[in-house]
Amino acid sequence: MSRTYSISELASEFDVTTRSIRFYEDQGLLHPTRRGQTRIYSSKDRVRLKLILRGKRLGFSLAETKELFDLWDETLSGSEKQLNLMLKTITTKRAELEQQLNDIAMVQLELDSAETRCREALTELQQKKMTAE
Amino acid sequence: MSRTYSISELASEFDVTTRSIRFYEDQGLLHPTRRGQTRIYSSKDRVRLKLILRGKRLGFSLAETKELFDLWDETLSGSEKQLNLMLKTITTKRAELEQQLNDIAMVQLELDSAETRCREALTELQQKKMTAE
DNA sequence: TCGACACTTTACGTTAACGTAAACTTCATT
DNA sequence: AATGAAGTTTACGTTAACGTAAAGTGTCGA
Repeated sequence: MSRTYSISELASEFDVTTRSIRFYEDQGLLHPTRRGQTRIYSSKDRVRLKLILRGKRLGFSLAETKELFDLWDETLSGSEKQLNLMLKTITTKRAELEQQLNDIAMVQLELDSAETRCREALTELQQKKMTAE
Repeated sequence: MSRTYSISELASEFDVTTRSIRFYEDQGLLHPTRRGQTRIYSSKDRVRLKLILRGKRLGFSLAETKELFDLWDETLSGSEKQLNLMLKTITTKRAELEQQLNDIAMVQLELDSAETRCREALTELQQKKMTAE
């Protein structure tokens, strides 16, 4: 029996509100067990939450992430059709990630040239200061 | 004089609606010139639109992108304070991109293992088919 | 000159992802 | 027994990023 977590433990660990965590459950992304009314989160739930937040940082909607979760769950007991659908989805997601890698590379280049430009402007200002004295 | 673009040209090139492009203008991200009422977009406007969409794919809000644009514009005639603020912002954005690179790498690993798992399940199904015949 | 088509403004509607307030219940301490 | 901390449900509010409908303008080819 691996350890469990309370809602506020997870909330503070990942720096989200308890409201958000409950909302994710409401949307079918998490399924914690209960002791009475109180939610109890397993290590698997924790991993799922981590995946949700990672997806968010990459601009995935909750619905998209849910789709992936559902597909994955179905895959465990999957028919051939399910499995092939999963493979197709994986390919699609991979393409999206490639696109994002490209985007990031471009933005990094832009940041580089922006920084250079800034530094040049700064040294130019320093020059003016010097001549003014 | 480099070439100009109509709103629908840009819309179809980047696969967005004209509504979106006008909305970006409304939010202060684009400033096309006019010929009468009609908007005329320059190459610079086109680049800006490209940057907006790239930002979106990376999960930037329009407000964030606008901040960057504004900072950049101010930088051109920038005081020392402005320039240092710009450099700080650049550093922050760089950190965000690093985080996203990490996220993407993690997700790629997960996709890899997911694919492996799928393929294993598929060959297993094939085995069953064979023995059933 | 007459459509037809691309463009325009105005303005209300919509969806996602929560925030926030209200009004409880449980449980551990004092 | 009472207080306080952490949890719960219910439900209405909010913001971002457009969608969409309505009604008008401009201009070009037949």
